[in-house]
Amino acid sequence: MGDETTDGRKARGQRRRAEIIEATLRVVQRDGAAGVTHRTVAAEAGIPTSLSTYYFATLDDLLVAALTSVTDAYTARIRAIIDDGGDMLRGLAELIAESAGPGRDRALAERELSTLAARRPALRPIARRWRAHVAELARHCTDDARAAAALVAASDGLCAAILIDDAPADPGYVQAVLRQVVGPCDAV
Amino acid sequence: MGDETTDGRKARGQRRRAEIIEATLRVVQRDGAAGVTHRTVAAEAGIPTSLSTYYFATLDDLLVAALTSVTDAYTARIRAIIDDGGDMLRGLAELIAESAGPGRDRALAERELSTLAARRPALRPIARRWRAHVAELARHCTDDARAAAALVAASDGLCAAILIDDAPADPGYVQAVLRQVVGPCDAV
DNA sequence: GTACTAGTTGAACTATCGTTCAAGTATGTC
DNA sequence: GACATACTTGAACGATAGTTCAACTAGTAC
Repeated sequence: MGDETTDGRKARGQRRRAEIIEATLRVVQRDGAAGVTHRTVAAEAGIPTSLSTYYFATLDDLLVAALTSVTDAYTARIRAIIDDGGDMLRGLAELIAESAGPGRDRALAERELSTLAARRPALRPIARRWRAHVAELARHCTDDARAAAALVAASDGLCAAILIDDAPADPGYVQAVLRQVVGPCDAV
Repeated sequence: MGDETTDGRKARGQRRRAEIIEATLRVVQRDGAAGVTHRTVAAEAGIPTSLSTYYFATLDDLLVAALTSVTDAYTARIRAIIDDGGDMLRGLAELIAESAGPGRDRALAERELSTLAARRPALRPIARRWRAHVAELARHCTDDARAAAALVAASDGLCAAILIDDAPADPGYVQAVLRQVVGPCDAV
């Protein structure tokens, strides 16, 4: 029991569950969190509406699962940057700059869902995760707690600027701003 | 014609319009942007549903007006800080820290609506306004363009952190982080 | 007064929503 | 085989949504 499942039915169920979550994210990316309904998600996944409610009894359950999926993928990227051992600010800058291109939909989905989190306490711990990971990355760049907090805040703000402001998304520029935030003459 | 209106009917109409916008903001603060419907807004304002559609033909019109109202009030605060001539980082920090207390609902409403802006081009210029004002404030604090960009990003990120992370909202702490962002030994 | 405009009302239309449910099919257990 | 479990389906329920509309009132111009 637990993770190892030999039951073909449950395995199929988990696959379906994942399919529905992916369909939900596509809907969020296309129409925003407001466009998520049992019906739109089911249509996107090519299944009957009632099957969506079978796996996620309420819309909140569905949104929580979708947000969790997005943030998990994102935090994995950050963890890879930390474990890679290279220039972390460079890696973070490249990740942020992605929000202007291929990663825009994902970044937008995360923002929509994390905005939802401000109002629904159940979502908050999940929305907090990527901040915790950026904070951990920051701790590898500086010993100053204020500088670390500044890096987390600036990363969030830069991403928002790219999404809303159509700000320049040159990784080099982003990295320069991040370096400015951490401090001019510290480590790294 | 123009601004001066002697027509009592039009004057009443403008008052109604303002009432509806205020009711909309109360709904956004209470239930989020997703809770804004012609019916909820009308109920909040104590008027029939059809009167809401009389002034705002579509829901988008209503949301645009509400977002404009919020950002106008916020940018006025920032402009007051600039014109006051005091310690601008202090003023900005106090404004940001308000998001943890009395200004939470307003900050939340602005975030909801600016998130909407990422998807609806019509809202973008409005959402950009407060960034432009913070950028102007930043230009009074530093000559470095990167430092100014960093200040804008960090301000946004700190506000988000307060809303979602339940981060400490001590004005002194916020100010310290902002100073870290602008640079250790620059002007002011 | 009459004619005109701006604002106001309540009812109605159609569409979609979240959710429920009884019935059906595959898969696993014995 | 029989039986239980997990998944799947289509139809339906009541509630609420955006929007429209004809009728009505209040203020303006003549």
